[in-house]
Parts: sequence; structure tokens; C-alpha cells
Amino acid sequence: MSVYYDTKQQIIKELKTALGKGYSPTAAEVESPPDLAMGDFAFPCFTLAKGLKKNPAEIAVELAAKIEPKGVIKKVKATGSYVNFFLNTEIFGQEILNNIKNLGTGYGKAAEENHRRIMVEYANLNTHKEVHIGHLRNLFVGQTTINLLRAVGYEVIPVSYTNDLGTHVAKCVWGLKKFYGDYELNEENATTFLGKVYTEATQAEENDPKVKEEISQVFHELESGKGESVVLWKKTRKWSVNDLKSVFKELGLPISVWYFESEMIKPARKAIKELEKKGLAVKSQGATIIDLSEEKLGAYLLVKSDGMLLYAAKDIPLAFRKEEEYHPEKSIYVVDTRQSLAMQQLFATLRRMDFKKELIHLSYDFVTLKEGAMSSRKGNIIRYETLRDTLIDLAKTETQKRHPEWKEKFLQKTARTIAFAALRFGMLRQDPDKKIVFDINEVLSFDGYTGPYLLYTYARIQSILRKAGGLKSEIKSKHLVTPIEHQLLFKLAGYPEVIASTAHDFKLDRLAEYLFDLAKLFATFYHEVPVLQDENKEVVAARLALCEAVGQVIKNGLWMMGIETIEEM
RNA sequence: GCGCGCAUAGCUCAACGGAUAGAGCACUAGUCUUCGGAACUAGUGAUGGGGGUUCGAUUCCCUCUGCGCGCACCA
Repeated sequence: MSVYYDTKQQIIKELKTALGKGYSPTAAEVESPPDLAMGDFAFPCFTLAKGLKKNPAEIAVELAAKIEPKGVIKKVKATGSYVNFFLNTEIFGQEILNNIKNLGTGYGKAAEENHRRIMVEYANLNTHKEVHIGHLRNLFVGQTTINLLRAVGYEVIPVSYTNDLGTHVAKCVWGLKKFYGDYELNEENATTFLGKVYTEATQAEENDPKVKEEISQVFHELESGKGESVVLWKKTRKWSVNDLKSVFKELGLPISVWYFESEMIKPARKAIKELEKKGLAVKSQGATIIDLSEEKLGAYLLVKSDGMLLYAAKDIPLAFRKEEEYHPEKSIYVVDTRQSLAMQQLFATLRRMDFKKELIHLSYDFVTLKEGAMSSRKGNIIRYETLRDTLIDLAKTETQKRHPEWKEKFLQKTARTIAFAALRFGMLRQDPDKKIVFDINEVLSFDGYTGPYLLYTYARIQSILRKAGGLKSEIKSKHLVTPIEHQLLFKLAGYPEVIASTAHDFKLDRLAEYLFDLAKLFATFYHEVPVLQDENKEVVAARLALCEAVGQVIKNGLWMMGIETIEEM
């Protein structure tokens, strides 16, 4: 599978032999010491000590004495209560560098597909509203999750469920009819305009209770598909969907299937009728609910007392439609944590309807501002396009300082890549379970733990490779003898395991952290060990091979996060 | 009120129950006849309070305090 994995297995095997039948160590027990000077792998003896009622330090000494170093294991040493294993850098390094070179962009991915199909629903945006930075987290988390699942061998079907017919749309259409004439409607900047109308309508509704009824009227018309509101809806919906699609395209989001909320109205009505027949759905205070108090999930509201369907009602037929069309083994919903209760209610309802497939709510916390939560109702959102353009401008200024001779087109392209790297890395470097307090200054900083830093590391590596001229790299790990080279080799070997574990628990920040650590190590190497200056050509060739490998892994890892690398910046 | 989550350095974040609690930003002092300074080296500086479980707790349990989110007609 990988050098890292194989070596770990070998250590487990040696431990087993030394321990006899009494104890069988697991892969999780073989850990990394805090400092590589202590060893490359460590086995703690505490659990063992408990069973044997002996001092763990004594056990460590005895165990270390029993294991003969051979092959990739160079030395075994007891330190405190740990048995530490030192690897033969030459053998280990040779294997890892060959591995990376042979696999290239495939390094870190599973060798073959496991033929298991997963559906990932994400990018569930609203039409008639603007894309803001909060949505970006959903898009990036979803995209990275899809890439990771594919990397470990799943067949992934990415789907976007677009909300093109909810209360927000009714509000917008009401506002259009009330405040604007046909002549004012324009496809140009449609989303910005529609977003503005939505905010105006919301404010009107708050000031006048009569407006609420009128909006409800519009919603009725839209749901039934008849009346003049429908014409207006169809027209603006098309503009809005086009705008969404162009944003998704710009971000390179993988989406194989599009579902729309408007398609789910009829099936939802049908499903509710059946639920009522079975006694699962009941009337309560004029609304239709599913009583989930047995599961301690309260009341799941499907239909409002004015007869209009709620978002939740349409999720039910959607689940069945996905099953019918794609029969995935499991379904992942990438949805904001604030909807946790609603997701649990949906899952509980589906289970009551004998829906058997595994359902997972991949939740992430939301993006907020220092002043408080963003909301398009309040109109205090930071739009995606605004942030993007600010970032590109900054990246352009910075790049121009360094390369005044570059042509405009190339400059622009480079600046875009840097800007998107900053944006994506900024959103993905944090544990998805934690709220992001968005700070524009932090995102605009290209120093330290950022996307541009990683791009910079990559560009530097490419620069060295270019300067090497005719000198070709050659994998000869016997020339990679300094401690920092050893650390780099070991770090490179750990990459496949990072991919595998991240694809398993979706703690996406671990991938970002790994890449940054790798880049930091490379920076140390860069300053301590001159690559091209060494007199021995073989040493230079070996170091070039190490540079290539680091570049490859950075490229592969960033690709997972949707970040492109560049040769110069 | 009930439920879920969070609390680590001045700020933003790390740490499968394990060895000396790590980074980035900011600040201070350095590195430079530079394989690209969007860099590197070093310094200052932290686990909200109180109990408990454990050989060992930032991590698990209880409790207090503070904050966020959700809890019937928004999504």
C-alpha cells in the first residue's frame, strides 16, 4: 500500500513475535515520537504494563532487547516507557522516493476502486439570492470531501439540490411585481438585482402584516404553476440558475446531477398523502407535522397552516428519487450545523418510511462576522464576487511588484490562482466543526499558514529544478543523510495515511496542516542544505529528486483542496 | 426553559487518553556578496473555576461560569 504502512506493519509483526501470544498490538498503538531524534516510530508500553503489572519502562527495555534490527529497521531503543524504532533512511528513502516518482499524481490515492457508491449532496444554494462567503465553506468542504472519497476508491456522485422555489423566491417575485416594471428587469447583474429586491421585500413584510398575505398568495400561484407570477418566476429563475452555474464553473465544482426544489412539489404532496394515510403525518395547529417526540426530535413540520409546503417536505421525495435513480450505498448531506435538528428529523422520518440506506449529515459550522452572523435578510453579507475581486487585486499588486515585466494576461492568471488559493486554504484550514469568524485582514495576508505560502514553496522548488539545467535528478537516498532530509522523507511517506484518515473522518483541516508542515520542513531544508551548490554531482542529483518528490506531494495535496499550483509567482 | 456545541498565548487556530501543550499573526532581536525575503533563526507568552476516573487528562465523567446555535409555520 505505502512504505509508511508497510513499515508500520513490519514493526507490529516484530512486536508480536517478541511479545508472544499474550498481546497483539494494533496499528493505532504504533505512533510517532514528538521528536524524530527519538526515533521514527514508537510503541508505548503502558497498556502492556497494566496487564502484566510491571513497570512499563522495564518492559520497554526487555522488548527492545528482544527485537533484532533488520531490513528497514535500523535500531530499536527503549526510552522511558517507549520502544522506539529507528529506520534505515537509505532503504526507506529509496522506496518512498521511487514510490512518489512512479505514482506521480496518483501518489496518496488508493490503488484501485472499491466499487462502493456514495452520493454527496452539497452546493444547495438558493436562486434569487447572492452567493456569499458563508456558502463558500459549503462548496469547498463539499468539493474536498468528494475528492478525498474518490481518492480512497469510492465511486462518488456529487449532486446539487438547488432551492429555486421557496418562500424567499415568493418574496422576491412579490417585490418585483410591487416595486418594479418589466422594463426594469435586466439579465445583466440579475442576481445582484434580485438579491436587493429580496431584502426590500423582507423589510416591507416586517413593516406591514398585509404584505405577508400577499406573499403567501404569490407562493400559491408559484406552487400551482398558474398565474402571472409564474411567468416572472420562470424568467428570473433562469437568470439566477445561470448565474449559479457560472459561479460553480468558475470554482470548478464537480456536480453530476442537479435537482431542483420546484421538481419536488408534486412528489412531496403525494408523499404527504401517503404519510397521512399511514398515520405518520398528522394535523396539528392547522399545520401538517410528523410527531417525532418518541425519538426526542420534536415535531417535524411539513406543511404550513396556509397549505404551503416547507423545505423539509421536499427533502423526503428527494431521498427516494436519489435512491431510484442511483441506488447509492450511502448518502452524505453537506449541510450547515444549524440544520442538525432538521437533518435528524428527516433521517428519522425516512427510517419510519422503511428507507434502509445509510444517511450521513456532514455538518460544518457557519462563517460569521465579528459583528455577528451574516444574513441576506439583514443585507450584511460579504458577497463572493466582492471578496474574490479584492483578493485578485491584492494578489496582482503583489505579483507585479515582483515581476514588473510580466504581461497583463499572465499576471492576471497568476493573481487569480493565488487569490483562490488564499480563499480556499483559509476556509479549509480549520476544523469543520468550528465556527469561522471571518476576518478580511487575515484572508488578505499571504504570509504564514496560508495558501500562497504553499504555492510559494512549490514555485521555489520549480525554480531550483529549472536552474539545475542539464543536471538530471536521480533517486539515490544514500546521499540524503542530513537530519532534515531524513525528516522530509519521513513526512513524505506519511501522506497516503493523511488522505486515508481524512477521507474517513472528514477532519479536512488535517490535510491543510500536513501540507503546511511539509512546506515548513522544506523551508528549513532550503536554508540549511544547498541543493545546487554541492560539489558532488551525485549529491546534487539526489537532492533534486527529493525536491521533485516534495513538489509532487504539495501539488497532489493542494489538488485535493481544489487549489492549482503555479510554476512562478 | 429544553437540547446541541464551544472555552488553550494579546488575536486566529493545533494537539487517536501519552514523552518538553504546537503553529500562524502581532511584538522584540537577528539572518542576506540569497538555488526566489510571499522566506529563515530565536525570544516574549496559554489549557475559564471546582471536583472525579486513570500509571498518565487540553482530551473522558460531574458541576459552576461565559459565549454561540437550534427548539412549529424561514431555510
